[in-house]
Amino acid sequence: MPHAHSSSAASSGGDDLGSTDEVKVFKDEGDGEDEKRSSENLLEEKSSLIDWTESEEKSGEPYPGKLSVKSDLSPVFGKFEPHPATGFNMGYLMAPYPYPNGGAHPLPVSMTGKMGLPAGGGLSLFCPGGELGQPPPAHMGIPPPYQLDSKLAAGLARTPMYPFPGGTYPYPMLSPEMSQVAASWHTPTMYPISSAASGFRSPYPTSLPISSSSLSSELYRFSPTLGGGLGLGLGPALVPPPPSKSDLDSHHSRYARSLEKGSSSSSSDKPSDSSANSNNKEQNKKPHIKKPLNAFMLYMKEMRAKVVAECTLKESAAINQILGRRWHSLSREEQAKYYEKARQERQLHMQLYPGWSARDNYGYGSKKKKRKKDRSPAELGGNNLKKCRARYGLDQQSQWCKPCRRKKKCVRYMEALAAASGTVPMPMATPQSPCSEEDVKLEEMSDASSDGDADTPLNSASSPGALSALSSLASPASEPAPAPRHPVGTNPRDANNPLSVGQLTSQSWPRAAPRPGHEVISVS
DNA sequence: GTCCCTTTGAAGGTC
DNA sequence: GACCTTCAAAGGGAC
Repeated sequence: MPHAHSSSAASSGGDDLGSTDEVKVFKDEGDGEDEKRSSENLLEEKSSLIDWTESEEKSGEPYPGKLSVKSDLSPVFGKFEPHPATGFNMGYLMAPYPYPNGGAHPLPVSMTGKMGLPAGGGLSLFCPGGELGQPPPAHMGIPPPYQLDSKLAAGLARTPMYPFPGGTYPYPMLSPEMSQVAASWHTPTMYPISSAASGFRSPYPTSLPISSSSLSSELYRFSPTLGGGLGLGLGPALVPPPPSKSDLDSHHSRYARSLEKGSSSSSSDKPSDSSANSNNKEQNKKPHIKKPLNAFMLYMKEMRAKVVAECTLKESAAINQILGRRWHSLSREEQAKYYEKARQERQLHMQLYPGWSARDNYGYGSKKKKRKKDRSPAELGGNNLKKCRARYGLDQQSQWCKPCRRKKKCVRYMEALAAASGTVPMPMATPQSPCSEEDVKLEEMSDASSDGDADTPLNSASSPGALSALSSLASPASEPAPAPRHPVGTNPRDANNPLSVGQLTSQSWPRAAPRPGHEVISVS
């Protein structure tokens, strides 16, 4: 793999932002090539993802040397084009990050127009099998026997569940046409411009053709003007849709409303005039600059509508659970796209708000924060480690992994090792309508929340029943914990220990159910 | 009206 | 370094 980066990467000052980006889903790399690759170091994999991007940014050609298929230069960022045969691994066929302006500017162009994907295109194909019947990752080369059934097709063809004002998609394509649409919104930044009084310097570099008048609301992280002025597409998180109901309901939107009342732009640092709450005033003195979305958030934002459309579920909590499992079912490349988008968003965020820190937002939802703080340790995940140790009689050195929300070895991993040593067949998902299946499960879990085994590591979250129900979707309760996707000793992230127990991290632990085709774990 | 739920990831803080 | 905590989005549900 060409390493086009190096010291020059520092010029951006933010390339290392992606250093923590990792694709945390390991696929069943059963073919010979992937077996070879499995011996590679995780860091190499990780850096490769970054290299792709950095090379792209520098050369203007996405993933040079990595993907042979060149961008179609579609203005639609991240546009997926279904593979003619499989309709699934289209992710490889598209240059993930063609800059809509055709240039090589690295500023975020993420998530433009994914919502506008045609039915059957791209990510929608995760749906037929759903999280239970996930097709294998594209790179596995297994012809996915998935086709859009009529039900799904109907679901995809239906009117969007969450229509957007003006009939526009929430995420502007930033094609010329859509740029005009976006311009018609003239959406101010979601990160309100700060003033000197705010303690932040002007968030927009003077080089950016941003007029303060266009930045009147925090509802828009970044003004399309930014993208338009630079000829760039903007990420959906950076260019969110016009205010939705939830926007207006959320506490963030409360702030947004206060901004709208108080001013239209650069005076956003003013406290809300209408607010009688001094605390709010204090809070509003400093514009609330939202965190850049991480990869999963970007994915969620993009896929939520689809899941909602395909399922009868409406509760975001349930939807998020589905999305969480779908996220783990994404191929490495698919996830990489979102990690890259997130990296770009962080990069742009850092450029716009050099002084901003995630800490600045701590306590923004003060009540919520206090309430969480007031919770007993048992209610929080923080005590799960102790609970897990107690439950399984682990010594104090024992740690757990991702299912337990902690890293390193845990009882589940030990169980997985034991299972793997006996070449245990992995549970097969039933290829059926995942949504209807999950509807049942999710309904059950809401009823069974009190029956959930709160001490089970996997159930250590705040809704034990819910997690256990979903867990049962992934694998029957009687089944042992899912074995690592990499046979023992072949995990590419095992740098030292052949068994790699101590090396197992959240990155190497698959929470999602094994996909069909992953039936057997063989141990060498 | 407000908060919870639920997910993953990022980041800051604590020990 | 490991762990903990908070926040980011979303919207129905609970209070």
